[in-house]
Amino acid sequence: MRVATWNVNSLKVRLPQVVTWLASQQPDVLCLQETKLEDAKFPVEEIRAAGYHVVYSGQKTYNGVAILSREPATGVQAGVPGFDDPQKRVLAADVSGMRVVCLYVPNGQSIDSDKYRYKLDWLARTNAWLAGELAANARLVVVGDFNIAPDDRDVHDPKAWEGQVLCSAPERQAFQTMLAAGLQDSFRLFEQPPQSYTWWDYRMHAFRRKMGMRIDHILVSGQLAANCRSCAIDIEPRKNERPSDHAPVIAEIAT
DNA sequence: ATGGCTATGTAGCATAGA
Repeated sequence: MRVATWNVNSLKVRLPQVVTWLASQQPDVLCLQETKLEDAKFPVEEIRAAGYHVVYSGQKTYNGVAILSREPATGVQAGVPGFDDPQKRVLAADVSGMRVVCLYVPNGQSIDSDKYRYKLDWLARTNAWLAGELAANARLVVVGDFNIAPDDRDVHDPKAWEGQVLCSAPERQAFQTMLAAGLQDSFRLFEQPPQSYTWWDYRMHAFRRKMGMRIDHILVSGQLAANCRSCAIDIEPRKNERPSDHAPVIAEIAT
């Protein structure tokens, strides 16, 4: 079972790259973030033609999440129950004997902003819900763009980023709360190359200068962690013409 | 150096991303 996540920064622009990537990597599940499409405009036919079922929750211009899967999804849940958030950032579904949660965590802009406060509140509400999902689903995978670099290894210049958004202590604490609830960062179950990142700024030639951050993650419950065989970042799509600023992450879980 | 780049909505720039 191959489970992947990719912030595509507009599925309209990136659809051809997504279809190409599906063909080359053959994931069983691919979670997308920042589709930036209202549901009526989701490219269902193109995804179906690529061999995947899909469920989605989107809006115009901002946010938007989707779960593509070889097997059809059931038990679809959009948003965190009881949290009336107009921003489309959460989608969960049962796929191939797993509970899959696709997250697009708010960016937070800067630590003195309203958006940062929204981010921390959003994380607290989402974590409370995830604890219940974990209790109800021994086979749980939580993936997406977390907009959190868990520790300094995940940041190209930890000094410059110290205390800044994506790296601040409250954000990292929220990430640790997810782990403490019973999830594991699949990427860190394995030896990894130095300077492993999933996002690079479009500006300043950040990608070729390896100025990135690891903010996209695949978290797995204990039962799935025991069967996880690999987790890797695929930087190839970041080299495309008109790339997303994020690279996909893919994990292999034995079934 | 507080910029740099990309996408969207909409028609010359504002907003957002991270």
